[in-house]
Amino acid sequence: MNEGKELQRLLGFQLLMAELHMGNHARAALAPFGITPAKLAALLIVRDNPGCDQTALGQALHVNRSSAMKLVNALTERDLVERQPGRDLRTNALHITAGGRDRIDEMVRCLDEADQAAAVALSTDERLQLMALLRKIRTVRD
Amino acid sequence: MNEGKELQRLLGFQLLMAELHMGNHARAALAPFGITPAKLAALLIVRDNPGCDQTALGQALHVNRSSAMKLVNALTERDLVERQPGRDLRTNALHITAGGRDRIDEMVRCLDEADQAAAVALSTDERLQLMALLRKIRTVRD
DNA sequence: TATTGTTATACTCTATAACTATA
DNA sequence: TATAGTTATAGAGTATAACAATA
Repeated sequence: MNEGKELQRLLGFQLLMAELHMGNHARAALAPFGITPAKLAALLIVRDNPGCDQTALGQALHVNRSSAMKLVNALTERDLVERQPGRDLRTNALHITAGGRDRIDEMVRCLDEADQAAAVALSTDERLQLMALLRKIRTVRD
Repeated sequence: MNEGKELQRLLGFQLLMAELHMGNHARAALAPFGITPAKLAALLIVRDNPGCDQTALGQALHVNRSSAMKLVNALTERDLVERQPGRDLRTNALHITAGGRDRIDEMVRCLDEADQAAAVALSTDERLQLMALLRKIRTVRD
């Protein structure tokens, strides 16, 4: 099958295909933990921003309040995150649980392995270059 | 909000975020045509591989037969693609329609514009470098 | 009035499994 | 037996709109 020169030329398409490739590896690596890459990303953000609220978490992940709530529900059901009283009575302060702390390092280690394996075609330099370029794309405001 | 050093370091996460950014631009640009980036990709593949069947289309897009059929249904409903008799009685030969040919160029032009606009932070060189690295990731077999 | 969390609902995308007709 | 298409169904993931409590 011929991908066609238009698709070859479109950055968005190449990005989508690469994301699919990496995402499949990542999902497979995290499946034994009953968690997805997006949920682990949410857990890491909660750990690194203790006391943050659901709306802020959603903004960091580019999903809305309602979707953020479902992510938090999934993480609390697995005893990885807790909702504690927030800065006012409307707001939840999100915190990683002790159990979450116990398990997060191995999850990250597995994800890291999958990440490296999926991009094994790249040298260390190329990998760093690619990360820098991907970050640079997002410097433009939406 | 602090993304945290683990997320910063994971290629898969940076890829996901960049894909989201580009994808949002692309979806907005194609919305007036009633089509999504994935469907336009399918249409381009059909155009560039006339007579291909649904299973092959699915493989090119990394979705299964059933999902490929739904893509083809959507494209035929919009009179962009036709199912013609294939190499045997089980198989469809997919072809772009005359109407599809009439409309595809403007769709690609709009997608192209959105693609460029979303990655405006990159120089021409950086863009080419990024595309080469993204393609290289996928050279490893799954 | 605006914001936070929540609920209900719906839509898109995708996968699995089973069916049919062909090979 | 294997393959191509199809159908029915289910599961993620996300969005919108409306509501209650609070600011």
